Amino acid sequence: MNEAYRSGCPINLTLEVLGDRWSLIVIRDIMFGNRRHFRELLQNSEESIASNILADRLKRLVERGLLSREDDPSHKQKGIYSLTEMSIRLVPIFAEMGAWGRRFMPVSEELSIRAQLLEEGGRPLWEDFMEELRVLHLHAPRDPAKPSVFDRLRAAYLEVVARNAAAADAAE
Amino acid sequence: MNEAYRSGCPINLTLEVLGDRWSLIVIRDIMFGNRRHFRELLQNSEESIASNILADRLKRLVERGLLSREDDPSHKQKGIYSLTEMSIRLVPIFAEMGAWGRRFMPVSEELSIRAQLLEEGGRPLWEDFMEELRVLHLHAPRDPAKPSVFDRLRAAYLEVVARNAAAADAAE
DNA sequence: TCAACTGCTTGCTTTTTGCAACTGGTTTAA
DNA sequence: TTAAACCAGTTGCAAAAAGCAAGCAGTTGA
Repeated sequence: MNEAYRSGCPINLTLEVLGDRWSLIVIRDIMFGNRRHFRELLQNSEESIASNILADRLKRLVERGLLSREDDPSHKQKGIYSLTEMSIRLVPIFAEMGAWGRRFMPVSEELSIRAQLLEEGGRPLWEDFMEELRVLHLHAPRDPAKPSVFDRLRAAYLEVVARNAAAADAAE
Repeated sequence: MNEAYRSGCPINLTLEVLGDRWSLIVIRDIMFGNRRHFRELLQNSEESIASNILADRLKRLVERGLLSREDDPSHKQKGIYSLTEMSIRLVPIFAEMGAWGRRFMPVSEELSIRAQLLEEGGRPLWEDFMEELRVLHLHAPRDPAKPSVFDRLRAAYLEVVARNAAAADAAE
């Protein structure tokens, strides 16, 4: 029982849970990449996370309520990691971090198009996206009339990838 | 020359600069506590940062453009640390982190009243606050008609402190 | 002149990160 | 039926970072 936090400041407490170089990366990949299995997170990792770090982070995030893990009925060894309400509510933080990174850091076009859409869409879009994540991860009922933010983000990303690939081909 | 970032993703790049347990704490204390000297940051630290870590973070943050340092004309040894436009633009991230921490972590009332005001004030308040930080840290011209967000945050904080101290006295 | 204060630095131990190889079990396809 | 590929991690070790306590030279104010 050593739940001794450094202080009761909300910024500090958020940092104590998420303030390392990998936790938010893992959540980002689950949230925006819809990667739900260990191998998916490991092998598609843009930043090349090591397997022991990934295992440790998944464990910690589950312990702290930011992820949940259940067995995949289709495969005895597979586990499915899902977001929780706690991590779904990180969407505004991701959106603000994406906006800040886009403004001040040397981002690549491909990997920042989604951040751009999220920034331009503002809070209403974030709310739609969070509602969608609840459907996907918390088995919440889905409103079939609403177009998917997730699909829009992915379509925009794939479009940039395709355009850049075509431009690269043309340049050869 | 090893500016080899892990990836060009804006979330990742933000994390590579700020994703550790102390950088944002230091910036928070300069931003919300208006601590501008080394000793102020060290001795008033709610989370008890060690002096070598503080020295290292200040150096890194200056190198990366998140802080600037100038000599204090009133004392040959004193340095004054200031925010830059880059760190002033972290206000929305701090506001969202504060809101998240308040919702999901065991925050103390005293240390979260400012986060509450920032959350309730929303983006217009954040903009006012950023403009004020520019006056304070970037020597930007000040609009004398505007009431200070900084003062309002501090007043709210001191009020909670005083109220709780009075309640503690009464309980004895 | 001397105590207190200034921004750090040093030396040391503990903890975390990172790398690479490996494990035991499961599924798939020949 | 059996071998190859896939599954979620583990293990052992080296390197880097964090944390702690003490110390330092220069500066200031009484």
